[in-house]
Amino acid sequence: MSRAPLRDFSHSLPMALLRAREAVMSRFRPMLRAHGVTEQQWRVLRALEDSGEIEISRLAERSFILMPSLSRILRNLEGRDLITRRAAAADQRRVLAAISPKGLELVGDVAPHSEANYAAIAEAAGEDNIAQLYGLLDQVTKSLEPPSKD
Amino acid sequence: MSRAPLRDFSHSLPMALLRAREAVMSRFRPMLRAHGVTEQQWRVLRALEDSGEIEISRLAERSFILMPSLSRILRNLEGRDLITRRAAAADQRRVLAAISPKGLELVGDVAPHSEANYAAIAEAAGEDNIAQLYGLLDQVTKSLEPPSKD
DNA sequence: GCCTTATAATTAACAAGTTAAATAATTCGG
DNA sequence: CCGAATTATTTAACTTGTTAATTATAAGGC
Repeated sequence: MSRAPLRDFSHSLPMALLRAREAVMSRFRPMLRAHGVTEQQWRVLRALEDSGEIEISRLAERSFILMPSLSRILRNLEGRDLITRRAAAADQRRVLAAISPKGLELVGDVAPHSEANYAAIAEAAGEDNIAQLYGLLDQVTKSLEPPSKD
Repeated sequence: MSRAPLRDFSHSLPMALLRAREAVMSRFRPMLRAHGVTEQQWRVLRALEDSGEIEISRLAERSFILMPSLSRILRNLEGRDLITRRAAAADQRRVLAAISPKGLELVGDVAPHSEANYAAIAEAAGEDNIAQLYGLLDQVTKSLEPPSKD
């Protein structure tokens, strides 16, 4: 007899997470695209609106985007005058990013659609299920993250 | 008073799913990299081992990779002699892919490490939590997918 | 004050995600 | 049969993910 096959292919945790994420994002992407931003650009703009002017290392943490990607995204957004960048006075290595008036305007335009999508998703999936899912995701994520670096 | 801010930035479902997925994948990527395959290449090889020779459209569904990406991945894997491709006899439009002996050997080498990682993850996060998470992800995914196309 | 080391950000190089367009083979109506 | 519509795959163009290397500034030891 042959050795036991690997776990059934359709039941891998990364795939299940990917599928769920895609099910959600497929409801957002067309709307974001219609406003001229990608999912990641939107995350950055939202994070900047939320935080105010901020070091880009922290922005990377908050938007969950790696520095090399963020660097390119900021170059793009800066080129479209949706954000500003400047070196920190105290430490010239650090760069501070902030959302611009034009960026704020865009966020204002997109936000209602985003909210409507969230509401539709919550209704389709059930608010309780979503809440429970948040809880589990958070728990599992924390239990898998390295014991922290301090 | 200002309008209610968007949902707290750190609590978006796509971000939570992304974080969880990253927490899991960060335990796999270094091992896969050590064997010379990316996460997606590994998904394709596993799917091919599981299915036998298969149309690449179906392979795309099973591995949850879009056709344009899959096309590039297959070109790469074929170039390394890890898979084979041939046109279907009955319909020359269709392409059939299959894993090669060399590909099978690679899967055989990597599989034990993969299994060990899954076991470690299950232990760290708790088997019950993982099982519950699978269930919820599946449920939410299904409820968000379009009413199906037939 | 130098020289080494550390830190922040960017760039490089390659793989993959996303949408649209192009190619090629098949099916179908007449 | 033949040309229009369909279907399967690939290519194109742009953006992002991933790891490693590079650049620029700051901090520390001597």
